[in-house]
Amino acid sequence: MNMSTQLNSNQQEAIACTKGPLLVLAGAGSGKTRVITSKIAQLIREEFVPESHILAVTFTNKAAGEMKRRAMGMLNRPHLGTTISTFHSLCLRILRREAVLLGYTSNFSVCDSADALSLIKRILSETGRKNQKEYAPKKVQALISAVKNQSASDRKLEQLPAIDQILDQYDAALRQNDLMDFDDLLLNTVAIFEQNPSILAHYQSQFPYMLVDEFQDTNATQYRLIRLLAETAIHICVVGDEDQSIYGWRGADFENILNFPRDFDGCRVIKLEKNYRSTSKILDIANAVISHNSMRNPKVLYSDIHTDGEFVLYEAPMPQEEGVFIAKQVQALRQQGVPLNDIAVLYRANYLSRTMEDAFRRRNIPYRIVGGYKFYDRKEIKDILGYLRIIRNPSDNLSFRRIVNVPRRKIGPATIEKLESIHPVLFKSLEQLPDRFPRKQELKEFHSIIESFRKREDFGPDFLRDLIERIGYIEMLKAEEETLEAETRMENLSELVTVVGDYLDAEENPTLNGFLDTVSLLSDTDEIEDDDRVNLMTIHCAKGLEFNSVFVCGLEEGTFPNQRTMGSSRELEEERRLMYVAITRAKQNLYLSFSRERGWKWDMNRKKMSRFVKEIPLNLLKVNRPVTGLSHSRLLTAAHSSSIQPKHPNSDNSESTCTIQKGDTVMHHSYGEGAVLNVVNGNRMVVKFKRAGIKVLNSRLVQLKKD
DNA sequence: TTATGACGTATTTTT
DNA sequence: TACGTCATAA
Ligand SMILES: Nc1ncnc2c1ncn2[C@@H]1O[C@H](COP(=O)(O)OP(=O)(O)OP(=O)(O)O)[C@@H](O)[C@H]1O
Repeated sequence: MNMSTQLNSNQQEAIACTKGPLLVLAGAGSGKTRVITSKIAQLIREEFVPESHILAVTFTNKAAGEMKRRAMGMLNRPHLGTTISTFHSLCLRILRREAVLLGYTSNFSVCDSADALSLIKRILSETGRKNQKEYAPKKVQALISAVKNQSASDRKLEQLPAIDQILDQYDAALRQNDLMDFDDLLLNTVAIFEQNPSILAHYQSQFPYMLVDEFQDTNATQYRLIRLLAETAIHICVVGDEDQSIYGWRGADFENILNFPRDFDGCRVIKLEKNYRSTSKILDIANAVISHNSMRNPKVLYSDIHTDGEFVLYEAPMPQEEGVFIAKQVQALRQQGVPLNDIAVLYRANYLSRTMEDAFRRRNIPYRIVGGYKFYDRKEIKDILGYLRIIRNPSDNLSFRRIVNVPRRKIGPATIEKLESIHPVLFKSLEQLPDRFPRKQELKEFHSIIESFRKREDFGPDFLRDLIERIGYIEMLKAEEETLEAETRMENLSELVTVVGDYLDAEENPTLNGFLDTVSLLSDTDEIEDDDRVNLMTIHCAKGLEFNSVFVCGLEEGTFPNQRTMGSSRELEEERRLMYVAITRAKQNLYLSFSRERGWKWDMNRKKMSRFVKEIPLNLLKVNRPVTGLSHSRLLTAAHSSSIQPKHPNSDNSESTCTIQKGDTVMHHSYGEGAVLNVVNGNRMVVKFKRAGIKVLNSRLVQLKKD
């Protein structure tokens, strides 16, 4: 047995258990994923289970791909008929066959979050809620999802009483457009199963063996789906760790772990307590942090790896210095022979990657951003996909609105509104245009382009090339962008053509539907990148991964934990779990860093060190400071050597950002003269202008008028 | 009615 | 920086 297939006795026990329900409960790096992978191989090889009878559910497409690759490696097979996928891809596959039962066509499309958001914006403005702050589109979108999954808190429902009405309109619009959002994929599958016992039975018998990874991050709907599918299963195995539950904000509920033994009779519970990933010192740090959570069951996690490593805490005066520190450390690690691939820089939010990128670029250190801004989010890609979607599904008003005037056809909002009154399905209205109608020529031309491609049965690279050619997209790019920008966009389009080619090669019977499905769920960059680069990603993105050396940056109060989570202990504990996940990605070296100031170039704010760092006993970390920052380093030393925080009464921001006070008279370039009524946070102020009335604005926009 | 440019504001995490 | 909104020009 080689290293990559070794199993300890608890793991072996978990794998040997192939009947009935099984819950594997274990901390980070204890080999849960390995248990699932080995179990797939074991079932096929030793128990002669037909490979198609196994269903394994993972959290991301990337994880699914990786698991499949490993299982094929263990079985020494070039192909594997086992379904290994995310809940969403699984449901989409089922719905393509069954959704007609719910009144969708078999060509329904999946609406991504951006499309859904634009629909929500339209509904909000149609109902006159456009500029109401409590109905911020993103908030509404999150709440819609929560309501659909029955995980909305009463407090939030009360805050937005109109949510029911908005939700009705939203769902009605999706239905009319033959669209499903991400939640619908799961909900509609559950609905079909609940309403059609024979269909449920069919899928139950197709998957008598069910395995679920990252179980702590399943939401109520996913759990229902598991219960339905596993009702008659020979074996259902779920693995998870409540300390790694980091998707509560999306409706995930780690209580599912506690409910599982109750809901599945005769459930066995196996715990794995040995960590194979990290040194014992890293686990000490991780445990110190997570032990501050109250909503958890304490558990044992130990490591036999007692080798040394570096555990550094770095205080930077500014984000740029933080970047420089990380870049320098990376270079040092590289000197020591650590591959860049085995190094990760983790952060709470995507925007924090900017300063890191700068630092790496300046020093010519190769890096890659995992997740973040996606290929399929680019304008040109979404435009072309919009065409493909309207070709496949003419009811898709969202895509219609997106592309009907791209490239410019002089068809604006006013014309679209007229179309709407002819037929609620915009594309259909093109077939019923009255004799006199604005832009009739352009509309008919657009219609005939779409129709001509709908008739073609030869979806593939040439189809796509013809489409791009026919709509004049390249000319549009050349005409309206500077050449450099146009250049990259054109490269992206030819990349898309290549993607279609790859899809055609990989698929046995390729269809436009199939391609769009793959694309709409494939959010992470799935390409196997094997060139040696430092990995930059959010902590959420790093779940399930491991690296020799891990940097966690932006460890300030308000950044991590994020400001918005600091009001609720539930959310704060989720932030702490996120910190736990971050720390436990490291095998050997761990570098924590924060900056004493954070913000935008023009709006920097003083920050305190994150409480999560304070929760680590000082003797576990080596504290570093930049030479230039010495004069300002009281914060860190004081924070760590005693519990007393040195107070910086407003002197912090007032001197650097704002010399204007309440009562001053100020000038604004367009509002004119006004009196300052109030100053908030040192940089935002309420001003009563003589002509323009009361405004709230940033202090940098006004000048102090000397009396 | 559409296109364009100035100006304001806002950044959590993702299937 | 980047995006959406608003006012104005064509
Ligand atoms: N019995 C074992 N012997 C040696 N190495 C092991 C063993 N089991 C697992 N490992 C290794 O330990 C590391 C962590 O395993 P794995 O990713 O399966 O853990 P996990 O519990 O899924 O982690 P996480 O909860 O962080 O996702 C991997 O590098 C894996 O190869």
